[in-house]
Amino acid sequence: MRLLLVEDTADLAEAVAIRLGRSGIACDTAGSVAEAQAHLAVQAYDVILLDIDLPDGTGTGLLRKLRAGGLRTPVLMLTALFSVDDRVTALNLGADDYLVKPFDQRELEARIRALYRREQSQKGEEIRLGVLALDPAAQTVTLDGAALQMTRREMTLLELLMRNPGRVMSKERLFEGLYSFDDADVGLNAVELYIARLRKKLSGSGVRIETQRGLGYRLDADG
Amino acid sequence: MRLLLVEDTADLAEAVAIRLGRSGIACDTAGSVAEAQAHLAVQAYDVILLDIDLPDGTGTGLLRKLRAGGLRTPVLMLTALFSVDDRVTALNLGADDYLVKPFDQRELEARIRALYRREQSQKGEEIRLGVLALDPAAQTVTLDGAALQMTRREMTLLELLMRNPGRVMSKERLFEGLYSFDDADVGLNAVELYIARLRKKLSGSGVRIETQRGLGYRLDADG
DNA sequence: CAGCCTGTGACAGGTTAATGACAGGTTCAA
DNA sequence: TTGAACCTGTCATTAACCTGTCACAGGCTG
Repeated sequence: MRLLLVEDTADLAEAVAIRLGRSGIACDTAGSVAEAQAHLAVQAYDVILLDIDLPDGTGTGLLRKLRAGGLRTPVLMLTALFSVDDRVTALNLGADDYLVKPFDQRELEARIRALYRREQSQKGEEIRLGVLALDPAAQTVTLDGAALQMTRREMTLLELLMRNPGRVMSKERLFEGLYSFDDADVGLNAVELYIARLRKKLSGSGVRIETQRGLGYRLDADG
Repeated sequence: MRLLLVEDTADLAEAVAIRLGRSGIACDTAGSVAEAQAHLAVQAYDVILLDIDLPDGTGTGLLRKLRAGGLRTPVLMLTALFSVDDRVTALNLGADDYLVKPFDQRELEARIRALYRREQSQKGEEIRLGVLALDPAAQTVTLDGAALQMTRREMTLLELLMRNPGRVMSKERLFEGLYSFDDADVGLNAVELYIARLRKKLSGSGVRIETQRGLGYRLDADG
C-alpha cells in the first residue's frame, strides 16, 4: 500500500511515517499543499492522510480541488480541532474518514487499513496468466497448483506485472510501485535484480518476462 | 474470532466481554449506536451482538443501516423484552439469531460459535488438516486421535490458521483476531511468541507453520 | 567496434523473526 | 487467604534471510 501524508508538523509526520513504514505501508510525506500537489501529480496513492492546517492553505481546500479534479483516492482528514462544522464540511467535500489529534497510532493504522480494504474489496480476487495464479489476499503464488515461495518485493513486482500482462512496464514505473520516496537512494538496478530473481523462480512456468531494451519489461505467456 | 458487543449496560457488557475473552474471543464493546459505527468503520468483525435499547437509537435501526450498507456479518440481537413483533422485525431486517435477557452465558457463547461456524461455512463441527483436528465448539485439538493440550490463545491462533490453510496471514491480521482494542498495549511480538509455542506443540504432527518473512505466516500440511 | 544497457553471482548490512528467561497475573484448591 | 501451577506477554539475545550494492560479464545497438 502506498500512502501520502500531508502534515506540516515535521516531528509528527516523521513519527507516523516510520510507524507506518514498519507495518509495510510505503509512506511519502508532504509539508504543504504545494508539495502535496507535486507528489500527487507524479505518483498514484492508495490512501491520503490530510491535515487541515497547512502553511500555504487548508487541507479542505486541497481536498476540494482534488475531488473536483476527479481524484477518487480515499482521504482521511487529520486535525487538532474538529468542530461539527469542519467535520460536515470535510465529509461533504469527499473525505472518507477523519481523526482528531492527538490520535492513537494504532487507531490511525486501523482506519487506514479499513479505507484500503474498502477500496481493494472492489477489485477482483485472483490474477491468472496461463498456469500461473497470484492471490493478492492470500499473498500466494501457485504454478499449476504448486505453491511458489515469494518474498515481499518479489510478490509486489510480480503483481504489478501480472496486472499488466503483455504491456511494457518501464523500469521507472516498476520502481515506483516497489519503493517510496524515502527509498530514494535505492538504485534502479534493484528492479533488474528482482526481475532476474523472478525469472529464476518462473523458469519453466510457461510465463516469461521479456526485456524491451530501453523501454522496460513485459510479462508474457508462452504459446 | 473477533466480536463487537453493542450494549449500553456497562456492567453486563463488561461481564460478557470478560467471559468471552476467557474463551478466546476478542471482544470490543460499544455503548451506543455512534460508538458501534465508529468501531465498525475501523475493524472487521466476525460476529456482532446487538442490544435493542441503546441511548442514541435502537439496535434494529442500526441493523437496518448496516444491512443497507451491504454488511453481511452475522448479527445476534439481545434484548430484555422481545415481543413477537420485535422478533419478526429483527429477523426481517437481517438479524441471524436473537436471545432474550437474562440469558445464560454458556448459551450465548454456543450461539455465537454457531453463527461463526455458519459464516465460515464449515460443514461439520470439526476443522481438519491432515491428522490434526480442531473442534471449535468443544475447544479441543486432537492429533491422530490423541488430545493436544492448548491454552486459550494458542487455540484461537490455531483456529485462525486452520480456517485459512495455505493462505498467508499477516501478523497484523492474526493480531486482530487474537486481541481486542482493550489489549492495545500488547506488542506484535506476542504473535511471534504464540507461533513459536504452537510450533512446539505441533512438531511431528505433519502440520507446520511456515514463515513468510515480511508477509506473515502460513499453515501447511506436509506432503 | 565502442558504448551503453542488462544479467547475475557474491557479499555486507540491516531488518525481521525465533527463542530462552523472567515477571506479573490468574486460576484453583486446600 | 495462601500457595502452587500455569498462562501471558516483555525483553534481550541470537539466528535467519531478505535486500540492495558492487562488479563484471555479456549482449544489443548504432
